[in-house]
Amino acid sequence: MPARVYIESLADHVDADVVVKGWLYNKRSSGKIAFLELRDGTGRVQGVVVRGKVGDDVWNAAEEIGQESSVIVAGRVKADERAPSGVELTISAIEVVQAVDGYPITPKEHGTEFLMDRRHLWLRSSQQHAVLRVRSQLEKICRDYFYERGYTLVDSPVLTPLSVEGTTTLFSTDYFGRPAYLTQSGQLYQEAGAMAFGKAFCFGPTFRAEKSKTRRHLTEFWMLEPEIAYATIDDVMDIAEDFIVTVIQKALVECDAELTTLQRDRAPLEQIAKPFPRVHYDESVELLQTAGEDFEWGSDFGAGHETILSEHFGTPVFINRFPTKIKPFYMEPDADRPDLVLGCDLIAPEGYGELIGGGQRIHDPDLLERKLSEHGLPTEPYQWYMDLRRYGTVPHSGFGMGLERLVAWVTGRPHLRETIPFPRMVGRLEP
RNA sequence: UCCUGAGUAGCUCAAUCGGCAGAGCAUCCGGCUGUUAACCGGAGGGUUGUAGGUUCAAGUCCUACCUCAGGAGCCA
Repeated sequence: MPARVYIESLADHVDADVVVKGWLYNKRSSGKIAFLELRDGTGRVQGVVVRGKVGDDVWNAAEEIGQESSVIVAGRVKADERAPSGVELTISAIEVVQAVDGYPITPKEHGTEFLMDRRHLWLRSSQQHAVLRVRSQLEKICRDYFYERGYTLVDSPVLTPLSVEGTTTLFSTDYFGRPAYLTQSGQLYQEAGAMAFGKAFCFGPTFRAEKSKTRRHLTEFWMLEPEIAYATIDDVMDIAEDFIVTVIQKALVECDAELTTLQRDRAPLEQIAKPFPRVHYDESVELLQTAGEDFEWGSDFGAGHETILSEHFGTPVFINRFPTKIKPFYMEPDADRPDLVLGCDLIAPEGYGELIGGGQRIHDPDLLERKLSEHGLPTEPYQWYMDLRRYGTVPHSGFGMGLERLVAWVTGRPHLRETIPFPRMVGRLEP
């Protein structure tokens, strides 16, 4: 019995007899020759079955199995210039693990709802497979970036008794008779992490019960949130900038095959370089008004405004120092401008929207207490958070990055729903 | 929550002014030794989203509802 080889490594086994374990991706056949396109999760290879050179049982098996039948095939690896991967497999034996008839996702086109209802099968299709491989690589690259720089991973809880940004967009649940919420952000807990470890980060799912029906929103999405003690808003923009440049450069190398499958134009990604423009909120308002937008000082940006700003610069761009009233309670006021806070957003190019939101947090206990009451928040559930200011408070800053928006940008996908294995959206909880 | 659009064969879509509901793919049968979403011939496959209404006649027009998609708001 020859050794089992993964399809991605077949090129290292030319002229050897091997076994491939996988599934039938597609099939083409004529009277005396059949082409079985096989996949095993690591790649695809064309298997060739020639009538008369194999037993009738092998030929009949090749003729009868349908798309996504599970098969174990034995054969010899042949170099062939006609094959996209450079090799194909001359099949000598086929063990049908399960013969499948009527696989729903055919090689022709399908609608969004049909495919999303069958997301558990759609993952096998080459484009979806490539997007999720990129997601997997990006998660590793992101984690490695912070591990390599001395950060400690401090997992934030998913179930919490308090809200970070208002209760209207929280999913609530019952916790042994008490109300509890699915977290909107791990940030508050990361501030505890920063005080304990100096540099901390978390990377996990977060939830927003927003009824957003757009291509840029999910109700469950993954967020990467570093938090750094003694860092200012300018430090955090330095870190976010270096992080994004490093991630994109690594992704271009490590996701090369996937980006080819996805036909992603690499040029806009290859151009990403330091420094990113840092635009004061006041300046961004002027830019929008010059562009003819009806935009008043003090408003928050809509999707259209972000697109105008990102197209104006053609690179990732930081907008910093926002009006106090449009930002959460924990943001540090600008010492020079009491109507502003030290927050910053990074807007991605190519219309992918806000990729990062961050800034400097309030470290003064009295100020924080005052802000809590100004926002109408109860102080009791925040006592542990207040403790961080009572016992050794220091200036600190951090940011949050939406993983799915990063994946969408890198892969060039228009919709976030394809960037996560099983998307959760308004009106979709299955599969 | 609001605005716009779409629901016809398993899937993707046609159907002119309101006048016999059709094609490609998939499935089944047959053919083909180099195919790359293979190709060629044949067959089966329909309560046109749901409920009403107008009409000699409704996929098509009217009303309500349901579902999906795109966008707005909000955000990462």
